[in-house]
Amino acid sequence: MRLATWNVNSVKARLPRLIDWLAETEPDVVGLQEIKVTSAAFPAEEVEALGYEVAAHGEGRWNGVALLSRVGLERVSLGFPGEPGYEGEPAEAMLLDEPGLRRPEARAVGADCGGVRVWSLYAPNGRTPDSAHYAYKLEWYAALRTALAAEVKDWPQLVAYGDFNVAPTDDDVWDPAVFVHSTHVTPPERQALADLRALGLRDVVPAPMKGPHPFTYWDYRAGAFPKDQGMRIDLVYATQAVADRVTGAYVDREARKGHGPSDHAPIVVDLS
DNA sequence: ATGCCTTATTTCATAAGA
Repeated sequence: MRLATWNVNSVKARLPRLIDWLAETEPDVVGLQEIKVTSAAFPAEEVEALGYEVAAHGEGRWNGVALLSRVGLERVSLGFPGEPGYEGEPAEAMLLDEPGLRRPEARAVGADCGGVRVWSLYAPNGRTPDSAHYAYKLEWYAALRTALAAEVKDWPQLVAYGDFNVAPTDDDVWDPAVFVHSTHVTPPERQALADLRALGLRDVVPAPMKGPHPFTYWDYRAGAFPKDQGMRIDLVYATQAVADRVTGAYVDREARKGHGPSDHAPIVVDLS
């Protein structure tokens, strides 16, 4: 069974590339992040034509996740129990219809696919360490940990993958000095990942196609990709039972090349 | 060449991304 995860940075803008990539790569289960469309506007027909069932959890302009599966798609969960919402910085909260409302965003979708419980996740960015968004990021991780603690008890075969928006170690950013005082590398964020691993989840580190680092994200600006100035922030966390089945895993940097790529590359994981 | 930002939207400017 072949699993994949990919932050596509708009499924509408990426649809031709996504369709080509699915046909070439032939994954059985795909987690998508940042689809940036409502659930209803997801291009399901185009994906279904390739033999996939679709579970889309989108809200429009921002965020949004989906699962594609050609090995079954059952017990779909849109979001997870206790998932917090975001009420914004004070200036943003003033613009809400109902100030104080913390509506969950579309950042998690789970389903049973071919005997594996799969979660496609898109963690909040955090913006800056002193922002309300950063506090929200940590709250979201705490709630995710509680939800996954319950899930792994019911599903020994579980994969939680996607855009975690945290680089686990300094080796996972191209230059640690550049990220001082930035999100994605702070001790509390890294502790949030460690708390997930403490549930028994293993970090399935993919092989890079080129160079020493399995980066999965490169900024669009300043030629970051050809200079390999990247980050490993897309992660595959798997229970031991799934990790024991891994026969290979790689970052598909080919998908980051050429005209109109996402700023993230897909990760592909093969299971026996 | 892998090549110097991209996306969606209350659009020609802005906010967000990481």
